[in-house]
Amino acid sequence: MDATDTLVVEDFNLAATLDSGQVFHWHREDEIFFSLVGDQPLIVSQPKPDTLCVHEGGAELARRYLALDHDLKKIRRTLPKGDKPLRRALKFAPGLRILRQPRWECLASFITSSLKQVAHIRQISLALRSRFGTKIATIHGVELFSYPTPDALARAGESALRACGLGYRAKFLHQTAVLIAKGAFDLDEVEKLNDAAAMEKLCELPGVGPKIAQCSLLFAWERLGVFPIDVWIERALRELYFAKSRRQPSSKALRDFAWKHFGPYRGYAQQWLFHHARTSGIFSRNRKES
DNA sequence: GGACAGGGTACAT
DNA sequence: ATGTACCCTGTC
Repeated sequence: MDATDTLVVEDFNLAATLDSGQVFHWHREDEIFFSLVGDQPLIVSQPKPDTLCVHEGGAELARRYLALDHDLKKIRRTLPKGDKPLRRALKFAPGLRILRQPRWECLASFITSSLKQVAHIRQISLALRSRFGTKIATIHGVELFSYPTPDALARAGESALRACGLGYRAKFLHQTAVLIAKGAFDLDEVEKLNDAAAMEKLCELPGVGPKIAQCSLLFAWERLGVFPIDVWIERALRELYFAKSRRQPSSKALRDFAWKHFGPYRGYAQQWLFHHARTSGIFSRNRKES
């Protein structure tokens, strides 16, 4: 085990960041969070708001993965001034950051996420890892497996993926894995494209539509200007910004609104709004588990 | 128990 | 542009 690194942090909330639906494979034991970043074990805790302890994995890995270099002060200054709902969401979890995840595992996880609850996405993700990934470490009694490579999922076959509870998503994940494994689609090419072109490119993959493409771009390609719209955000936007409208805006109108209203770091705005909507219970009709 | 909905996408009008 | 099927699981 490495010596513990202690970092001074500002505007950072480890628990909120790892529990904001960006990522699905972290484990928690009391105040300690642990998992893999790619195939690197990372163990972290935040005993005080301004202190991040990196128990294993090293400061550099933690800094990069947890995006501690994102300048949240600067980002906040670009947000719309008189936006009360956003202000409230920000106050709820000001230290929620957008991670820099490994690309394939982020994309693949979101392919398995359609019409699923977060708990189930997690279950699927962990099943895929333990069946088709590589065992890297055991931490606090939990075996940690890397996310299976495209090649491993391609070789596993659709029915084996189905057995992990993927349902109709098994075909999508398998087909996408095959395309990448045989070199017919290069995830690295996406890096060279602008946001709109990158999204179109990702949408060529089976099981990848606008929402999943944008989540991947936001959480793994560091495209902080994309604004994924899912059922939660759509509901939140309608209730928070258009409740008094005589006629509800179309989905396209909502997209245009988000694009113009939230500015260049709209991805951060989206994540704060999403986290608040999902965890605070502000929408009464969304029953929250007790 | 059966209905229902859950971080959508693909495919057909 | 809008409607519908898709697989599976937890919940009421």
